[in-house]
Amino acid sequence: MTGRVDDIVAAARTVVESHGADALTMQAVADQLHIKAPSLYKHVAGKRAIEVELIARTLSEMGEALHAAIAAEGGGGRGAATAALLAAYRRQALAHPHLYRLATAGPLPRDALPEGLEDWAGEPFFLVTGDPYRAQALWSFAHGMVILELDRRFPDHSALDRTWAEGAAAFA
Amino acid sequence: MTGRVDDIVAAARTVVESHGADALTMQAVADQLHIKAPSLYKHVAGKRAIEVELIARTLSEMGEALHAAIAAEGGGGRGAATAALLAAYRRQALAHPHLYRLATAGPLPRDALPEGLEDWAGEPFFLVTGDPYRAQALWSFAHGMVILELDRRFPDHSALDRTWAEGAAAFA
DNA sequence: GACGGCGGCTAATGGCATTAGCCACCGTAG
DNA sequence: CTACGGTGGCTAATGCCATTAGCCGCCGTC
Repeated sequence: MTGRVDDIVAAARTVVESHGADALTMQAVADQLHIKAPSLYKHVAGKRAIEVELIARTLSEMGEALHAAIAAEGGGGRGAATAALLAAYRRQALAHPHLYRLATAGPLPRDALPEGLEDWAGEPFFLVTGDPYRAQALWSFAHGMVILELDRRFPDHSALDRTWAEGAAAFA
Repeated sequence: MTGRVDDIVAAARTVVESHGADALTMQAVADQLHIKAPSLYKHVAGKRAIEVELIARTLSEMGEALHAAIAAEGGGGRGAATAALLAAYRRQALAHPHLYRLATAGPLPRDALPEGLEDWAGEPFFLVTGDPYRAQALWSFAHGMVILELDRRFPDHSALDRTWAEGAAAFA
């Protein structure tokens, strides 16, 4: 009752965090649990269901990190709050790069996600900008920066701290 | 001499543009050409080589669109140039969504790309901002917007035109 | 007129997700 | 205490994918 599903998701998370989303294979997950791959289907509907669970948890953790960041920066004004939010976004994403990629690549499985999770996770951007359009724009900047950094799309030796600062200034 | 490789890349492009990168299968490409999948290996090293060629062409076309956009907007000042660049970026990406995703997802195969292509394609962002950090930040915003739009990550009914305008204003 | 290579082909391999069908174990109802 | 059903393993098999090996016909050239 407790946990086979949780065990599976935890094993999947380990696989993804250590070897990337490409390495997330029913085999790999099963190996972690000293089980054969087909046995997993006694507990989960398929690989996609595991991924969805991972996405939900990643979104949730990201939301927590962002809410915490702006809560901690309560009094500093709009510019400071924006900077704090962006810093937290980057830190959280870079702390779990493979999970971040998994959670943000491709369409969201909205039906399968806890009600309200998506809005809640994005809320800090609205709280910091006070405007829905500005919030989306700021989020786009943050996501673009993170994903391009993770994928090493920026030229080597790029001083990304300065680029982040440039963006924060533009939106502050 | 001319063409089998070009035929293959063209077939691959057709597959990707009409059914997405996931549908890019050696089978699917071979079918287009009325040959069997293994025959493709007489001409290309493998699937990845086809993808790389597609990526190079997509980058090149994107570069052309962006350079053309700022050339056409020569005299309008920084803000107008930024707006024109962003509009061209969005238009080009949305015109070939699957190719855009393919070309921007994951690490760039830099070794396999024509020398200088990457810099040239990104140059318009520098021309418009006059600053390398600002250029990277603006590019991140544009890429974030496009990829989130393509992946339908924004809530439905989002007025994305306004979000783009918000970003353009922030960076202008 | 033989010959070599280009560009097809079929067969096979190995990785992957998933399904079907088997069975041991264990707790519970009788 | 025993029979029974469900839970959670297992093996075998399917079908899709990339890729490799090895065969051969055709065509141009010497």
